[in-house]
Amino acid sequence: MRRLAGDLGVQPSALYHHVSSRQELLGAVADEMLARGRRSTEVLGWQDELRLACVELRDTMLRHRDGAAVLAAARAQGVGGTEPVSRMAAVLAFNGADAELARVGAQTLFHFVFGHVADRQAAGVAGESGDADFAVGLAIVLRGLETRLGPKAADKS
Amino acid sequence: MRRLAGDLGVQPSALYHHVSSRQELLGAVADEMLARGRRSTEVLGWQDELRLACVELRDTMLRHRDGAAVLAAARAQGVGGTEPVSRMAAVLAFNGADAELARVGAQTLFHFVFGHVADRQAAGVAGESGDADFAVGLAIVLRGLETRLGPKAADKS
DNA sequence: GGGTCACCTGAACGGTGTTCAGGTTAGGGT
DNA sequence: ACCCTAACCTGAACACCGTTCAGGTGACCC
Repeated sequence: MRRLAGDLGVQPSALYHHVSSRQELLGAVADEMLARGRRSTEVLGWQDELRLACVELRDTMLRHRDGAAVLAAARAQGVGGTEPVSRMAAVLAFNGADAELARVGAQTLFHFVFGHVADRQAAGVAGESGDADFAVGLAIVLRGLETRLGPKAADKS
Repeated sequence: MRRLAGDLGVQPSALYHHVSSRQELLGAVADEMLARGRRSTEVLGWQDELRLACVELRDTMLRHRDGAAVLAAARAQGVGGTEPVSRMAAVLAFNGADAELARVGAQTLFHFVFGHVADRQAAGVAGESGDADFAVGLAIVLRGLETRLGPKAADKS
């Protein structure tokens, strides 16, 4: 807060005229992060579509300091950051998952991505170390989801 | 720190004679949490064994305030909390996974569990709401792992 | 011209982790 | 018996943090 105010050439208390709390601000920041990280939504097989969404989410988190914590906190408190999960749930629902599986599946993917990036960022290492692990882990989860969607959906991929 | 010192009937600065920083303390706290949460290690099929490890880890995290954050931070900074992941990796390695799959698979499970609990605890809700989602998500990841272990291991379960 | 509203200041409050110089006390070596 | 070392602790301070609040300033509208 104090640093942001300083960068804006303003007293810290002035911020509270535009935002009611730090959390609300971070919620807006989370939405902005997601908006800037959004790429084209091509229509692919559901697996590739989910994989793309997760990679995009991971990159968005990695691009900003403490990105994972910011996004997850905003989402958990319902102050923003819900878009990627609901999008993944939509993809699942569109490909033969019932409502609950879509919800839980999307949540599971988010939890994996968040856990992965949070781990990386907490360790303080930058760079692309761990990208391969991410791909493998993601493939594992997607594979698990595959067995939950009827063989009809599996054929479509 | 101040609160802990108060509970001990001591000045906050006295703590730094036993611990070099708050982070180191939290690392020790993480190890203590894990030690207290450890249950009997029965030998089951690898899936049940991993499931048990994950449920145990989840319960340990849930049992303490900010348990997920404490454990993950300690682990990420190499100051404790490594035991569950290495145990899961060992289970995987013992059941036909090569070294890398064991490592990444265990990490993936941890990231899922951590993401799940962190999400729950950040939302501030207590109770057992979300246990079903956890079970489903965990089953998805385990299913994904199953396809990566040769059919030989799949038969053993 | 007066009133309202958006915007900002400046000071303060209560909180945090951490440092540091100095004091006390117990135990071991000579 | 003496000193010395080491463990342990105090008390004060430092530099930060998010947040509140009374008050000031300017523009815009009736």
